[in-house]
Amino acid sequence: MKYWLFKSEPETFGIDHLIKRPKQTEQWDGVRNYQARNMLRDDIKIGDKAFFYHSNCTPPGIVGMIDIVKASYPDTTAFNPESKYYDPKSTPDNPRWFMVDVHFIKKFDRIISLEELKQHPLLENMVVARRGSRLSITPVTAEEWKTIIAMRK
DNA sequence: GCCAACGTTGGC
DNA sequence: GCCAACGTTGGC
Repeated sequence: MKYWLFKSEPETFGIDHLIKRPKQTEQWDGVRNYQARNMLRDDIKIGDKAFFYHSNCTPPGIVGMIDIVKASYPDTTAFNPESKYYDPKSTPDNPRWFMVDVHFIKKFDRIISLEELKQHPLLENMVVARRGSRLSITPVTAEEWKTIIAMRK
């Protein structure tokens, strides 16, 4: 099993939105970056766990935990001209973008802020904490996962 | 709202 | 295939 970090803007789709979804499950759609796409398509499997990270807010940070309940399948928002994620170059026969289904596990009692992540000696190489890190999906090592779990109270 | 960092596009 | 111009992300 692998660990990940999924970024989302709380105004658009935050952890509270996920909690209210049927079965507390939602498609993680709209990823339009090739590096993130490759991870979604090739590496992220059922049973993997991820931190839910709120970006573009004050403060940015980790707010909870999710797991993957359905592995890679074509992102159907790319086929829909009405969608803001529409991409005419992605077709059902030759899909360019992929998504997974994520399921709520828990919301932490507090936000573990980006600043805190950056300050922790065991997390200094964590991808999301690196300068200029813009990837919406990043890998998390088992050690980083354990460290962050221990910080949450 | 600014802007650094980074990804993508397209002319050549 | 290079790289300048442009667009986006997201912390601050």
